[in-house]
Amino acid sequence: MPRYFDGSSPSIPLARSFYERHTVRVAKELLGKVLVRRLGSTELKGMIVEAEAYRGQDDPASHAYVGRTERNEVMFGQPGHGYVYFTYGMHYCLNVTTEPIGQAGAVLIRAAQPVKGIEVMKKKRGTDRIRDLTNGPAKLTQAFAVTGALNGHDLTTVDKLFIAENDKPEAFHIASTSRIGIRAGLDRPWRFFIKGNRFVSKK
DNA sequence: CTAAAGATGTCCT
DNA sequence: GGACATCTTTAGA
Repeated sequence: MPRYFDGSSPSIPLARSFYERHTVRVAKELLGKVLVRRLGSTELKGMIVEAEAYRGQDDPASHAYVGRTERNEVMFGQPGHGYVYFTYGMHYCLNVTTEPIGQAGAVLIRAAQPVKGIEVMKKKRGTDRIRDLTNGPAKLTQAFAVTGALNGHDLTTVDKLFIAENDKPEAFHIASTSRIGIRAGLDRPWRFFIKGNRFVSKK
């Protein structure tokens, strides 16, 4: 059995059933998984190290709290799709949709550890500092060239963007805190990250 | 290292 | 019109 250390082994997208579950559970289980971006012949990979759960009408911090709107439509749709929104006038953030159809839910991918395509990421981010490539939700979308064009994109095929199992998993501990950058719903510890990982956005 | 402030477009009331 | 699931730069310790 060959061993890979450069993230070059083939990747298979996580099945829709992975996403069609309680959002908080999906958020936790996305830690350690590998985000894969395909840009023509270029492939970028990063291990997810931080994620936040956002639910629906029961979650005051969620975009879906107010009910179905044009922007949050994808959150109510089929699980396993990308929900990409634009914020602060200049940044995109990447989420993956969860829960059965009709029930809103999404997990914000906040940070990743670069695995493959690091030189490309440096160029897209305009910095050589590896730690600054993907240690935040908008940095990550910039490094992975994720924009609104990928809103609603199906993540269960190998086209353009998906999430796969980790080829070389290592043991880790999960820590949780309140979600970042929100005003409501601070009582819910729905931000999860890999303890001690250097690519987590904040300590 | 931390803190403060500015940049900037879209959504929703 | 206000808020925003953020990042960068600058100033100072």
